[in-house]
Amino acid sequence: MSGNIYDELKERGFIAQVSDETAVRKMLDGEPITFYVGFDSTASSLHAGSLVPIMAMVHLRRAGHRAIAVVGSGTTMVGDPSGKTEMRQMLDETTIRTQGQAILIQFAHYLHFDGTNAIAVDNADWLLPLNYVAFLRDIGRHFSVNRMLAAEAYKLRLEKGLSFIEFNYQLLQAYDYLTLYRKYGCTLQMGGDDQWGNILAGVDLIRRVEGGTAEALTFPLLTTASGAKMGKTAQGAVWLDAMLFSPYDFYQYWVNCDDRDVGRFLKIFTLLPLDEVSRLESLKDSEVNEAKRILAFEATKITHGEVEAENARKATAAAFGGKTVNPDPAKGQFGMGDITVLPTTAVPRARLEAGISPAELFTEVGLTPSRREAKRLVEQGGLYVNDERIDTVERLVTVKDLGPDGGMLLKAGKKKFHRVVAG
RNA sequence: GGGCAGGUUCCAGAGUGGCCAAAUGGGACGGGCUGUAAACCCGUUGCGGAAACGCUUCGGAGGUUCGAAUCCUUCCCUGCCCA
Repeated sequence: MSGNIYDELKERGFIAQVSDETAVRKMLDGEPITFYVGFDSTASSLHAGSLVPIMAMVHLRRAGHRAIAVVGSGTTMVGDPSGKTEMRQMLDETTIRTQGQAILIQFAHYLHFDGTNAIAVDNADWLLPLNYVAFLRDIGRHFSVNRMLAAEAYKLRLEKGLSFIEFNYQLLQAYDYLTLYRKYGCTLQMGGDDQWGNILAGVDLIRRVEGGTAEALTFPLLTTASGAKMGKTAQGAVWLDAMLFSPYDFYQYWVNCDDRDVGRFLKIFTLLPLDEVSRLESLKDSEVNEAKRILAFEATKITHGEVEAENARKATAAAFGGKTVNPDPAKGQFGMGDITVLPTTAVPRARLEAGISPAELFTEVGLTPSRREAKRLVEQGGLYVNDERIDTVERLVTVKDLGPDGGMLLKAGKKKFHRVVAG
């Protein structure tokens, strides 16, 4: 694959648009270049959607190119209106900076920042000290309002309202690119496809100000086959931070993906070789579950490490039953799972002896959001203790439900599990 | 700054003094069928309560009324037109 990284990215589905395909292919397949990707600091953690650029960076880094990860504390203070229906809530500087730092720390899981081949910077460092009038004269004059207003990315906002602060966002991102071009010789910026306009603005700016050539590459904005945004669940984002979204849930997110998404996801979210991916992709019917398990394991391994991935795999095997007698790990089959690695809560023995109402217990361990909801689920037959359906809200959960291993398995619906032990 | 139209439950969007915890659609959730998939069918979808029933919600704060999402005052916010 060496010397052919551009085509590998393309084949894996990382490329939506490129400024000049021939030029970019030549750049990436030749001597090391410097590229950058920017990330918002709107939250203290990245989420599954950010994995697309992260994985692309990993691929390019492996191919020997120099990576710059830019945390956009400066730009986040302004807010990007591209493709958004409304203005984001304004965050204060301290919050944004703190979140930016958290993101950089998280980033170190994927790229080793040695300061030479992989660099982490925050654009607040050069954006915040800018002088307004000087900036308008040096940078602002290169931007055409007419052209900006015509951009597809602002169309929605021209109907619903666009504030001046947001209108400036593109200039700042373009200035970022110019800064990195000057300071590090950065000649490729990558980002989500919604960033196309912003990235091109930087390419233009570099040409106008420096007479230099720089390129743009965007990743497709992935949606699931059912049309949902990648990395979002009904409960919220699929965070990469284990504290916000457990490795077990992360693993589940991938196992639960739509059949139609498995191939695409394997190519983008794992580092498995393409021939292995095409083998997994060709699996039919229930066999695709094998591919999903591998996808889930590999993706979890990259973000949370092998130990956590293994635990999530075991917990899953326990919860969903190990039906395979002679497991073959090479096929994504594993033996009986280890139930103790499921999320567990200890409940005082005395309370279990007295008996706890299911509504109270399920809500306490977080399987249901409220007692009211738990009761509703009981009425609908959606709550189980040790795989036995609870058919009345008066059925108390007691010490008798504890199994030989000293624990019991609570289940809400078919997929949400929680273990309870006496403690 | 002036004129007009708006701010309703996760979203869209009805409701315009009691029949409103609030129509309808989407989403989500549960059950059935399955393969922890899709499609489809049925049901649920503010909180507390075993239940009876109670409590909190319709941009914020006050007020009128036996009773307000609905009327009044004021404030905040958004869009459109004019400047």
